[in-house]
Amino acid sequence: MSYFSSIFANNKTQTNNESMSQENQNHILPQTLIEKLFPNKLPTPEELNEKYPKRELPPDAMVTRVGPSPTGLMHLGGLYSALISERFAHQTNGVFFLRIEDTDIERSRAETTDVIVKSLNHFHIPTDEGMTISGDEKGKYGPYTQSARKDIYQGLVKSLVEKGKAYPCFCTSEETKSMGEEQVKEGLRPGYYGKWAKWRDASVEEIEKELEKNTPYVIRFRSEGNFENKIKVSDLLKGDLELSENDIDRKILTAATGLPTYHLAHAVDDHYMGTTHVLRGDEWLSSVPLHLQLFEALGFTPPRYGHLAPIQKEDGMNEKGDIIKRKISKRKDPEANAMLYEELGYPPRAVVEYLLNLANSSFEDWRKANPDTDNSEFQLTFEKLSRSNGPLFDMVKLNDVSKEIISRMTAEEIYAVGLEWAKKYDERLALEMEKDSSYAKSILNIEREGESRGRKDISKWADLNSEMGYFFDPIFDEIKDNREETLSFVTKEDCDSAIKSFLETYNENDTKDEWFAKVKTIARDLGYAEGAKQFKLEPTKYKGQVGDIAKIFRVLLTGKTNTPDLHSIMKVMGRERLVQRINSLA
RNA sequence: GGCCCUAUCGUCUAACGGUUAGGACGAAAGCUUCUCAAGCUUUAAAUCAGAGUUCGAUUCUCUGUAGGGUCACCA
Repeated sequence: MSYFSSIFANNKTQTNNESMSQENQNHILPQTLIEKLFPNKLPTPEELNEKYPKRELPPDAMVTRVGPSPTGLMHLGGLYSALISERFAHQTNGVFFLRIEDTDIERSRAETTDVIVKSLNHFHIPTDEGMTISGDEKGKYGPYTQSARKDIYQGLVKSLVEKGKAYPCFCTSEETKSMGEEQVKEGLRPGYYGKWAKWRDASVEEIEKELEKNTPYVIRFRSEGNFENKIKVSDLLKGDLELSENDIDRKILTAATGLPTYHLAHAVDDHYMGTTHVLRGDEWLSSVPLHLQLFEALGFTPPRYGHLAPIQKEDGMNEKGDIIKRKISKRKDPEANAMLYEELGYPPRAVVEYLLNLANSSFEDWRKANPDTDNSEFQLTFEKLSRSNGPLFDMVKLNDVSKEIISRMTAEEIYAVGLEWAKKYDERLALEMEKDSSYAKSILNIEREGESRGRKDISKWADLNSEMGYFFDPIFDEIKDNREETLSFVTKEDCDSAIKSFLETYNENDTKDEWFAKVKTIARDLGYAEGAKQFKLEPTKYKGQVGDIAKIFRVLLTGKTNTPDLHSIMKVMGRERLVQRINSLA
């Protein structure tokens, strides 16, 4: 049984539809009244069919889309479903497009559309159709912004009214709201249905009367569903489900703005734009029965649906110690904003690979087996797509993914990308990096070139300052006065004498072994153990161990107690800077 | 409240009805000619509870519990 037929196979539903259709006949409004509701010239469904022909694609190609609202930021969850949709489309030689869903004109800010476009661009999620970075649209199924499709929606809503499948409703929002509260108080299911659907069967006269008074109204869908009936729905991620039919006469159009609600816009757009697979947040799952009704009423074939669990975050615990999860929210959680990761300087690939890992946990194994393959080669599957009720966002894991990626980059690459980031978010560091680019590159090359992979201490470019900043004199100057205190673990005499011997014997051409032998000699001469083991065996015999002597130089040169290999650092700094820093101890 | 979804280490997750319940992140311990970051070697860590079906249940069924979603003139 096909997906579509299974939905409507239920006998009971069938009978209902027939009897309801008759009911619809009785409720078709006179054409003169319909013209009053829709006075403008509108496209008919037939005209639209001609304008937006079926896409010519291989049979198994998927057409997917992402439909964010332009509210000022790109939500991480939106990025997640965009990424998944894009991968499925391109994995099957299909089409992925961007549609701006701005039917809520109160909340939408047109100028923020480019935040969305830039985000998709930043994370390398290529769109085939829709708004581009230059601000133009591409693709033949546009316009791709819903507010520009007003006439299309109105044309179809008009056709629904003409078929008796939609009607005007003059209730105010306050009225519907208090009606809902009353229903809840009475223990009833809230909603505009049954006897609560005041305007469903209103007479022509009543409607005319309100229209004359210029009462604001909306158009509602006349649902023929029965809540007691179940329909079978096959979801790509959640499997086969049984959902109650929708019996609520949902609003599909606001007459005042002329714009539709999500539901109608979804049905209309995804039909005419040829979407085959709708992947969206699972908060839409319970609207599926309505959407299927809408598709049927409009005479469209519905797409396949896949409902993704939202990315969540931990939000405290209950008395029993269960973790309370909640969806990451734009308002409360900075990590919900996809562009935060740009600001912090995570490589876009890191975020993408973290999200791919949430989508298909087998990605991790694939990445291990194919460390150098572009992640677009990874084949996403619906079967593996998480069916959990929403993974918790894990910044620590993201850091690990990111460190791994950066550890495989060359110093040259890190320099280029890191500098670009610093120019935007850390100007002082950028200045230093540019002043002496070869110095900066050799810093970044410490313990990198020639190793199977580089140091794993940078997870994002915001770490760059603490990891390399001290190499640059102006930045070092700000921390150098702390050195004295840090050096208080040795006596002044030992410190001075270590410095003295060091300066006498240091040769920048020494190999690492030669250099370290000299450090050991200094240690021994001052009464420190040459090795940590030795010291551990007879701690009373020594003042300390060779590590303490190395620490003196480390602190003098870098102002820090933890740094990469000292020998490499000295080589990169050069003799002149080294001597200067050692002598600058107050 | 109605309806729907979900339940495996702290987290993300694997396991045709038969595994010693596996991996990754994180944690802990040890190793490493200097401190880190790594790397390597170990360790701790889970099937929500209770019934049922079955020779055998993490897996199937039911009940309970917990969490999530939805029930807008938001998407």
